[in-house]
Amino acid sequence: MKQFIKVMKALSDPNRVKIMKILQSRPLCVCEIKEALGIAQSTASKHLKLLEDAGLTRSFKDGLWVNYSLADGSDSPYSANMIGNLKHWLNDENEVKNLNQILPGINREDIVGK
Amino acid sequence: MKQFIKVMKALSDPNRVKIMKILQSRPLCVCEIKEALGIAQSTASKHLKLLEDAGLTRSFKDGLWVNYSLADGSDSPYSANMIGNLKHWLNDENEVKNLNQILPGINREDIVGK
DNA sequence: TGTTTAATTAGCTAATTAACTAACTATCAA
DNA sequence: TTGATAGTTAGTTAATTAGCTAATTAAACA
Repeated sequence: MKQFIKVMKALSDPNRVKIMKILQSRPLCVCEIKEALGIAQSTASKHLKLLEDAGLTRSFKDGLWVNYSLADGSDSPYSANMIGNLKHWLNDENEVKNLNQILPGINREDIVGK
Repeated sequence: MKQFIKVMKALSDPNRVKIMKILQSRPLCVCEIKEALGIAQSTASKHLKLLEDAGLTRSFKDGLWVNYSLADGSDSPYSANMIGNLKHWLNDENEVKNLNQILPGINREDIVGK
């Protein structure tokens, strides 16, 4: 039950759902995610931790950067199901379409200062 | 997006998930649900309102009673998916097994007083 | 070694939420 | 039409959470 609740809670915040949607395009570092969503970096980091705890994303360090990507769903049937369904869900939402539009222009190299 | 978030939020509380699980056995009135979960009637009523708003349950009045049952999923693909998957998910959980065990002994006629 | 940069953690605030009791509404039956 | 019963709504409280800024950690490099 706990694992199921974790997945539902993780996906009941719009910003976390948006993170799931942009990670469908490509792996992203925290600073690219904060940039795309327009939130503080620490906030993005917290959201990512929650998603990872729910088995929805995974991360690996690359020097100074931490790259986040979608998990493979091996964590639980609940995460597997949601990762899969979210690939075709919500694509028509304006919030999601806008994100997909700006995403190609967002690059870790271009994100200067803080 | 809003509709999706509603469904996720509705299912991110253990008591509401339990309600979904016991409604798989049969339609229930509010007093039977509060009895099964051991919560105040007003609390059960609020949970049921939330589930219904998310398109996960529906209700109809029968005299003094209000019967709640699972929705048919026509509300959204998200509710449809969750209603369907919850039928085979969580059946091995002790919390759910216990509920299924006591449920046959819970009857609106036997629930005296408040 | 010390500085810069990316991410995380700590600490705070405002908003949301789950629980309860109490008050109210609605239906049925004396 | 009065009383009893089922459910909902109002109001309160304690806990959780999403957001921020500031402080800390960790890696790369001058």
